Amino acid sequence: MSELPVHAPAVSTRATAAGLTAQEVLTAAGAKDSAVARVDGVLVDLTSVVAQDAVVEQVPYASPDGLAVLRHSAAHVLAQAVQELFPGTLLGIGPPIKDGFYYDFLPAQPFTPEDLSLIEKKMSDITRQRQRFSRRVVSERDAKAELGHEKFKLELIALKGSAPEESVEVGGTELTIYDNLVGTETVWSDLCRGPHLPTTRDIPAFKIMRSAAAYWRGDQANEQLQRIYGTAWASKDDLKEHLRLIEEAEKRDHRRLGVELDLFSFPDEIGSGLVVFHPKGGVIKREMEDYVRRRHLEEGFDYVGTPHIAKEGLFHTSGHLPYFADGMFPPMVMEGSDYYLKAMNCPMHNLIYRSRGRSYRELPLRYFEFGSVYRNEPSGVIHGLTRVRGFAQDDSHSYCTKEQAPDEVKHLLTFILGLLKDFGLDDFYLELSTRDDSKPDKFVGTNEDWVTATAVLEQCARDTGLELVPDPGGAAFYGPKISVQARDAIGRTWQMSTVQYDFNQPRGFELEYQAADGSRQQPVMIHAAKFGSIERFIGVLTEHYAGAFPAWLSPVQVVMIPVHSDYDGYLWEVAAQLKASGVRVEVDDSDDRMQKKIRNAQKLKVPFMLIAGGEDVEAGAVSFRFRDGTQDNGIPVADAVARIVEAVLSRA
RNA sequence: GCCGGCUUGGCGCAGCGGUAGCGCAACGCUCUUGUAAAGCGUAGGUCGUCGGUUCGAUCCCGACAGCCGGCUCCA
Repeated sequence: MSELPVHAPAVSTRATAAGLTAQEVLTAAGAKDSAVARVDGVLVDLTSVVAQDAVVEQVPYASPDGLAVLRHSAAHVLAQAVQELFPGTLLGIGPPIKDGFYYDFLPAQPFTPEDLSLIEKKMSDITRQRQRFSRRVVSERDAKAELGHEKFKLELIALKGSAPEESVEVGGTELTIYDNLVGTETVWSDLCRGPHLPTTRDIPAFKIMRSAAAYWRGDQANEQLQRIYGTAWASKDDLKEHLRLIEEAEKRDHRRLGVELDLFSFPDEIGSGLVVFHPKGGVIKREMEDYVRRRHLEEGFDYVGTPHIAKEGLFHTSGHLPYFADGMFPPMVMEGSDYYLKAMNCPMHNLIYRSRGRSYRELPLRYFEFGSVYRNEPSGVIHGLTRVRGFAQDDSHSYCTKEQAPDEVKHLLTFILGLLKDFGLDDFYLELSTRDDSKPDKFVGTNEDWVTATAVLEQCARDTGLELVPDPGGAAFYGPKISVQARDAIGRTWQMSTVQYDFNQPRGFELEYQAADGSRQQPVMIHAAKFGSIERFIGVLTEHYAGAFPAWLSPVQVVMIPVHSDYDGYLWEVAAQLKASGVRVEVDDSDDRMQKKIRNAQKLKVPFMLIAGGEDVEAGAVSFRFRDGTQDNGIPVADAVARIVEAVLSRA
């Protein structure tokens, strides 16, 4: 979003003599505002000496590389501030990230909010001192000696060369340490690849955001460190704009809007991660479901229904219990059997398939339902509607021959993308989740089947023309998957739909069809959730629209407001006409004054307010006020009704 | 699940070792004339739950539950 402002093209020039610094070369070429330089394609400090004839490019602060460097430099200042305030605190890593940076620490005590204010102040002190970042190449041996007390840094040095991913600390062919100099005195040092800004004073704008815990090197089995997040920008204005965007995002948080618009809640008495939809949220849910069900029928799916629980054996047959038991609610015992709440619908659909013999003529056979599933999500991951313990998937399973599989996957992808567009989402990319070959115990099936299935999905994904991002190791235990990631109105991405290619469950359930030659063959099944989960989708839509749903989804489509209570009766008559056309309309005949009624309807983000006073009554008209505050006055009632009905039908 | 923070009427917030206030919403009355807040009054809380410390706990301590921010995980 704000990461890529329009700027003059970066200056690119050549070093005309030996012994010049990148800064000197760029200044001679008239380039100001450089965070670092790119010399022959490599980012280096402005203070580094460049070879004669080297190509030296300016890297502006506001460029992606420039931002990464200034954020990384800010991370260094953070680490320095922490170690000065809390001596003995060990350092983890401190990379730049989207919008900012973080640094991981192992302090004696976790940081308090007061600590964070102190740290931010200390950082300001350090930046004011204009400390110079000075690069020094060290041998591995010297680095180990110098950093002997920093056990995490030692681990990074040991990983150098063996780690597949390069980090901001080590990488490339040599180890470097950056010293912070005041005059000629070194006041602080850190193992770092660089490059950095020339001085701490060159960090244009930063702010400490929050602290949180994080596992060392992202592994739950490792020690937990304290991470401090900050944000940093190329100018104070950029920082202000970033903070404003955060505020905007908070305003459209679906958890907040859920309360304000009376859509849903999460009663403690029911349990964590279990939602109840209130009548207004129920309208949105019903409209969505009705539309999605209709579209499935149009696309050749059969609507089916299955229970919420099943005996243990079913989930053994499907293979879920061995691989997914931790993700399921614990069983309940009845009449000597263990019953599980289902965490997925496929096993039950398989039983419908298996209920009688199947012919190749029936394939592809497509079952669809809003299947309620329950998953034992760890308490710490539950989040509003986007991560719950009980939810409905708009789940389908397509049974087809191997030969039909590519076409069926394509069919599903086309269907899904069209459906998401119908709900106002139109910016997507795809993710291809594949098997992790180093963890064979987490996946079932032969290598050959995995290769085939993955190839089919990859080809279909490429055929959409959308960006395709690999997700190694992200596959389900029974097969690879494509997931559709949608970007919302303010650029955040959400995982929505999934399409999974499954050759394992048909084997486990011994699913068969009789082929044209009379032989019995095994079908493959394609799992597909279009919205992923109804609950998550409602949460995402709420944020996408900031609660201002399009008219067809709005819980209340029209609020009628009399200028004076004398006109209540007239509005009730108009409302009756709207109701007769299927419009969800309310008449505000409360004791509030007109202005207050407008305010109330505006806060509820009702798409149409219809206001009427003496002038309208005389003319047989009503006056529109729209959500954006604009008006359209004196519209004949029949026209007004037609306009509203048209807006709803067009799903605008 | 892990780390930290938080939990006071429906919602948003004060308060703080001597058993609680404000605004909005609700309810009642008086109002109502053209596009974002009329006035007055009334009612509503065993301060998340359980235990401990104390003469006395909403306040201090502990456990549990829930929520929030992250990590890990995921539709």
